[in-house]
Amino acid sequence: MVRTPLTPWERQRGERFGAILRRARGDRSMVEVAAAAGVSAETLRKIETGRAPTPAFFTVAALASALGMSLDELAAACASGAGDEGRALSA
Amino acid sequence: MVRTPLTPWERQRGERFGAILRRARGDRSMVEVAAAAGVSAETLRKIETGRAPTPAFFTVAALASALGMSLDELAAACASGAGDEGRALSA
DNA sequence: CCGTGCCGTTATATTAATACCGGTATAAGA
DNA sequence: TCTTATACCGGTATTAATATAACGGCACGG
Repeated sequence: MVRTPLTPWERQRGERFGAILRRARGDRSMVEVAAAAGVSAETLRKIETGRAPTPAFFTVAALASALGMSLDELAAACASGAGDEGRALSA
Repeated sequence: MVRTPLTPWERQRGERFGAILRRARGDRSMVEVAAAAGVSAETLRKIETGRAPTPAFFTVAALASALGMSLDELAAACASGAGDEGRALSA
């Protein structure tokens, strides 16, 4: 009953996700993008650094809108590259 | 202070969001779609009924994939119908 | 009539997301 | 040098997401 703790694979996915957002942000400041998306700068920072590996959907949607990105390409980008190889061994 | 409670507007958005997913599910069962997406049926139910108004991004991505929907159109669909006031997203 | 199974719901438990605060470091500018 | 702005980090507080478990409804078959 218990909200399974995030797996290492999920955390790595979060890191890739954050890296993608950081690249997309370019030279714009965190506070500017965060304000444009309507989220706090701390939240954006945690997402970018991978410390919030599974952010809320609408948070991501707002950030993608502020960054001019497609949600589908965003999901595809962080899924590719680790979708199947990193989580094979669990036992 | 911390983690601002969800506004009524956000909850209504969650209800619209869930209704869209429920329509997209059609006559398929909750358990089937949830299993296809890799989430628990209870989670899908809460999202569909609006009791989980701000689901995680990757949860939504998995559900959209299982339902054959685009994330962008999904976000746009639940934004339309309430996006009349200049409203910054949060949470 | 009574199990058996499936589905949706309700209740509970635990983790994680979000926000705020203070502090540190670095670089640019007055 | 001092100030300012940005980014990063740690901790704390509170709410919400998610999973598990238990509950009732509804079919079907014995």
